[in-house]
Amino acid sequence: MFGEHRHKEETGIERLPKRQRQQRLVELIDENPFVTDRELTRRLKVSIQTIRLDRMELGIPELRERMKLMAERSYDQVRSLAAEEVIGDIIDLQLDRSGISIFEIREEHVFSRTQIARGHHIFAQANSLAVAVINDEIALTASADLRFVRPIHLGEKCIAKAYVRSSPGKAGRAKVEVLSYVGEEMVFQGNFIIYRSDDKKPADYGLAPPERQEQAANEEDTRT
Amino acid sequence: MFGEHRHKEETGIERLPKRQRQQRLVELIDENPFVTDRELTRRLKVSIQTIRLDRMELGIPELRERMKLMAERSYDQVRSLAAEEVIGDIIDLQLDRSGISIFEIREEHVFSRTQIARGHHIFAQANSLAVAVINDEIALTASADLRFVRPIHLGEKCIAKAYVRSSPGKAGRAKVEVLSYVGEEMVFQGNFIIYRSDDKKPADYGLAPPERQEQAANEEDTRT
DNA sequence: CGACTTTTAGAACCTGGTACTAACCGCTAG
DNA sequence: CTAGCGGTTAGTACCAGGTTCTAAAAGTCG
Repeated sequence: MFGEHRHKEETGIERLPKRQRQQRLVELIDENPFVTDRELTRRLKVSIQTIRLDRMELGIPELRERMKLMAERSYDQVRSLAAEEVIGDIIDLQLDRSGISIFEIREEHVFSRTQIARGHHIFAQANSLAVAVINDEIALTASADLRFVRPIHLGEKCIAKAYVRSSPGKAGRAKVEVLSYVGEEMVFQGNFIIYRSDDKKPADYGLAPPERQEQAANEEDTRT
Repeated sequence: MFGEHRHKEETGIERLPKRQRQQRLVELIDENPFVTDRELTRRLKVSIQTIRLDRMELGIPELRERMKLMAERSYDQVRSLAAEEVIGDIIDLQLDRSGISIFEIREEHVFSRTQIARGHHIFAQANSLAVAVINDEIALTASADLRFVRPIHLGEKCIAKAYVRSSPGKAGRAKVEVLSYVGEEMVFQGNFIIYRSDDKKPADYGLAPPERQEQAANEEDTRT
């Protein structure tokens, strides 16, 4: 029972027990999703039927299906890029009062050298939330004041909490404070001034002097 | 000769002349890249051979090849998403002095309702440039002060100009001012404080108190 | 009419599989 | 010893969605 494993061990990369082989299979496939069963037989030194049985058991679709899924995913990603209205998942929202969003730092958000999140992603989460929390037709960031308290690393979950500081529905501007945490630790702080439409026109937005506003309005016309 | 076109016209969507059919084919395929030849025969009312000859002539690969290409594209997009080190195209860069980048506002950058660019994209361009202009191993945004002077609209080209304000290579922090323009008009202004590695350690970064730093350092260890 | 382009048809073949049947190997329990 | 079982392998039929090639029919023009 003990002592002797199965098969010979000396030759090194010989056939693995089922469990390990299947794990290796998963690794190989998501390392290179474009691998065919035939190639896998060479890698794992088992028959093509075994490969296929393994895929069945593991619920891994065939190559073509995998490619189709990837293609579809990337296709409606492009289609719905505009649908990504918000960076981070908003998990709580009390309009004109407060909001919470959660954002996981993934590969694409970090500097590859240091694995530290780029500032603009952290800002994007906070900014999205600050805009979302404002209960208005149009809400635009007018200005902001940011402190990146400590670097945020790959894999960390960043939880942003926004609080509307100014009396709601009043002026054309709202103050929103956003604090972002990883666990207990505050990692980012931002004070936003958000322009809100209210009843006023968007032309009231911004800090530009009057003649600029007209220019802007003109440009808007020529562009639409 | 004249008057009579080819075939009967009365029935409406009848077979088109070759040229137009091929154009329609292109439209149909890039409207829905997942369409099979068989489906196309139904759409265009020609035989499957004609469809295939058309694809040949137009250099359009078969369905499976199309899906594969899409999958591959999306795959190495994911792989090289880290390569998108910078938002906007940097067209001029004098390290530790100044830099210019250009960024065109596209569909995916605007609020669909208003066609106005989301603040964080404008920030991302400025932030990327501010970081890029710093001639250091590691450069991280420590804090920033932003003014969104006027809304930026779909299709506008935003040109960001960064100027390093602090004496270069000196302290652990650099001041960078970024001004963004559409044409002559200033649309955004940001003052960044960028943490730079210099000879110091990244642990020196941030405004967190000492015990926080250890925590951060620990986390870094557990994560690598 | 004959020459030419365009369209259609059909058969053979390809890849990368699925689905199913059958056999074999090594081990163990009765 | 033998039957049973998990795991593996082999082989065949079949499929989608094509390619490649040959050949013929249909429409077009001078």
